[in-house]
Amino acid sequence: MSLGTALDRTDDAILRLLQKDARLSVKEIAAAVGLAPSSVHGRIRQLREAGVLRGAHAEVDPRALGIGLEALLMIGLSKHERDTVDRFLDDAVALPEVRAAFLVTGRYDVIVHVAVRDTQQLKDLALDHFTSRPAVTRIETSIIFEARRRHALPVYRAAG
Amino acid sequence: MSLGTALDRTDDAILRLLQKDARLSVKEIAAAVGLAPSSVHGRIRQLREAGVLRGAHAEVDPRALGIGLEALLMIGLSKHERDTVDRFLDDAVALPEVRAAFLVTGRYDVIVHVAVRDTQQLKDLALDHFTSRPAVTRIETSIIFEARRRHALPVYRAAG
DNA sequence: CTCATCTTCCGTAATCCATTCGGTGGTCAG
DNA sequence: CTGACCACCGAATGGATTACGGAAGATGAG
Repeated sequence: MSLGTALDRTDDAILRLLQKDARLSVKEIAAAVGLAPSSVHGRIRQLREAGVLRGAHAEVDPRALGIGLEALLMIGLSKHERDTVDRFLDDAVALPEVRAAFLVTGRYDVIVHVAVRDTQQLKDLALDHFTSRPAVTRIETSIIFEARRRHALPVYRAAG
Repeated sequence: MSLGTALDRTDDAILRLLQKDARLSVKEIAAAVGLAPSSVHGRIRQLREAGVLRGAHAEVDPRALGIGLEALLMIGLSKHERDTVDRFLDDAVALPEVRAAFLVTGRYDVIVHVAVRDTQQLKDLALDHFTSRPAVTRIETSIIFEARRRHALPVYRAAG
């Protein structure tokens, strides 16, 4: 199940740096971790081939795109069969307004993070694409006042 | 309030491409949007200076880091004063296990997305850093079975 | 209509970087 | 000791990023 090669501390450091800023040059990373650029390049290539490094995504200011409101839709489903749930998640994430969709345990079944222009669009989105679905039993809407993120994941080393 | 320069369709396209893959070369983007590389470079530089493009972050496979479990902690607070809330969010996002923290309306006040090794660590994290806080009135834990993301934000153009 | 001005784009050239390759030292098994 | 293996390094090169000067089109005043 696990990947072929275990990560050492240098790999961890490289991953940490690239999660903070994917535009760092190999040279800069090399200086930070104390290796030659060619060595760092080899490690990054291996991490990519092993599927550990999956890509990079630019971060854009939501307000510059006209996004004035983000919200979490907390949704209960009537049917919990795999097909129903998978289909629901597929359809949700296909909507451009949807940033993320989580299948979860607890009081709700699915939590959907959406980014819209204003409350009007939020209402339309909820009514047209979620409330109207037969599988949906209820929705609670939580408007996001503030969001803070950490881009670097924690590292739990395999061998302790 | 708004930024000095409005975005046109070419800017939208550039931002969309970079959100999908921040490692795209200027040359590739230029070919995709039908401009010369130097022109695309100028636009990207302007977008960066205007604060629209905020940076880029590498995506890493959580399982490669030993992350076996992610969860959403849905938290109610007793006090809703600015200082209490800000402090709570600051402290939450300072924990390495925390990926994101949202201040929201609705049944809960704060929703925290965490990434841990296993249920044991989730229990310790919840009890040591959340349940034990005086401002916290209750916590509901939702384990994430599946997460789907869309890395490109929608664009709502200012002029319609 | 005409001129001035501003904006956007392009082509070119210089610089910088990513990437590859051959070589070296260190480690471990036999 | 000897050989294989592994990670790293340093140099070379191919390609990209980046800066610069000029051309083309849009806009507005006279």
